[in-house]
Amino acid sequence: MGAPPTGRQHGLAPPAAQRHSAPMHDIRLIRDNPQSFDAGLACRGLEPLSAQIIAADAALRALQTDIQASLARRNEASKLIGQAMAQGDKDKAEALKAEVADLKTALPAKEDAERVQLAALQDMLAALPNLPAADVPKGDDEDGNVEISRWGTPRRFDFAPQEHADFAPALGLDFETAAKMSGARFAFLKGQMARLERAIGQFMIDRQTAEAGYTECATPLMVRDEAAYGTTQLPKFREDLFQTTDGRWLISTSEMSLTNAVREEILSEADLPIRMTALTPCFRSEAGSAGRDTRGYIRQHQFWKVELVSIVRPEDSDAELERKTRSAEKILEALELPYRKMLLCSGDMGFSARKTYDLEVWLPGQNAYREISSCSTCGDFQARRMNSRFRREGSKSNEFVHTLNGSGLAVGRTLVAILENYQQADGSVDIPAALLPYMGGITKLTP
RNA sequence: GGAGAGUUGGCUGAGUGGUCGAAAGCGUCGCACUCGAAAUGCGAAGUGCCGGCAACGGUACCGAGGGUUCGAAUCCCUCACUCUCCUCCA
Repeated sequence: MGAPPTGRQHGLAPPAAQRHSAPMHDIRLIRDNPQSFDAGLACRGLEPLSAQIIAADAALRALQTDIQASLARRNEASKLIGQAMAQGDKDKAEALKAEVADLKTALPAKEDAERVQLAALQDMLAALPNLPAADVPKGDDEDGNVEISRWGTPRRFDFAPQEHADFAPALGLDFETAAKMSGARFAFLKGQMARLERAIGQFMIDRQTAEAGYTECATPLMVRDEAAYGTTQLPKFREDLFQTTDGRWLISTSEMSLTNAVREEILSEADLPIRMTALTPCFRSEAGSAGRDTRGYIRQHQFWKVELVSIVRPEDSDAELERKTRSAEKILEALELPYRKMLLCSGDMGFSARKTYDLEVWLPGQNAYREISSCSTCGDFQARRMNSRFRREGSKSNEFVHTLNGSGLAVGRTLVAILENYQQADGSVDIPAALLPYMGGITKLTP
């Protein structure tokens, strides 16, 4: 017990940043278009960095050139030594050995300098988020998001609708029992409530596999450093994750385990698109959100989610984002939950996203729309980190794939939405018609 | 948990400390033959980085990281992973 939770001491791989030299931004693009790179950063609310990056890159290349010249001479001399030995010219061989020895004494310092410079450049790049797509609205925060559409009409209540946190405990959503054993941000579901949550998950994954063409997957819930790095939970957001005693990370979303299925892979074009879905628990420390949504079931350390991941050719990723978002929308429509579709502005998007739609479900108890799904295209951003490529028909060279992810949907928040939208004056909750086949005869949650 | 065997290019799979970026086969591409295709024959072809307008040259890469050596795919160490057997377990 109590061993420090670092991977190294437990025999796991060293931190991914040390193992992977794959850049997350294409340095050549930055070199060629520094102004547009800085413009992209500005959209993210970041200071221009291209000058600094280009300087670091130039310094690195100067070091590399110097080192390569030394190595070239060493290799040349080594070959000559071999020849001299073969001819029995010992004096010549010894002279050459002395020359190589001189080169070698100078090399380590140069190589150290190169390593330092490379690490500096990579740290700089690894900390930078993906750049927004051209059609992403500019904005600093959620106020800059653009509403694209609304579906459904919020129900008219002939009584004052309550927040789920107020009436759901009577129906089996028990926070106090969970708190006894686990603390805040956990819930203990009982009876009909547990059944309803399970029904929601089953229903959603059935729809995504049967109708939207996603392949059902059951994935590990713990991953290593490299995987967390690949989908960009590392290195920047390590405080958002739970870590096991042997140094692995609990997934905060099955985006981590699904997307990393293609890490280090060279796919053939015929394999694409790959569409995967999984119903898994997700674990989040919620380190940065102390005090927010502390009441109710909206923001938990542990929740179920159906995730939708796509691996596609670059030219297909825009269309795939629309398709994926639609797959999520259909769940809300099937459950007859009113929602709106938001296009996130540059400042509100996640780290790895190029473009994101959020679906926000209507919560009458809160009198507000709340996020229930987030669908993003990451372009090649994650693929670069994972080194996930594909080979086109008849082509010899490999290209990075594009990756997309989205929730279809978050189960816990869907439960909340059903509770609040289907609540009745007597404190009961009707079951949406689409879920009845999954409810084992239960048609209503009753106190 | 214990013992052993492995990790080489798009894939399968050889590989002696220097002539190994690496045999061979498959697959890919080009050409020939063909009305066309198949079969056959001949030929081409790894990736990143650096320099160069380019031709091209240099450098690194044989799981990862160190080490030995004038020189490492090859020898040594550490780690990760895969497989087989034993043990244990839902």
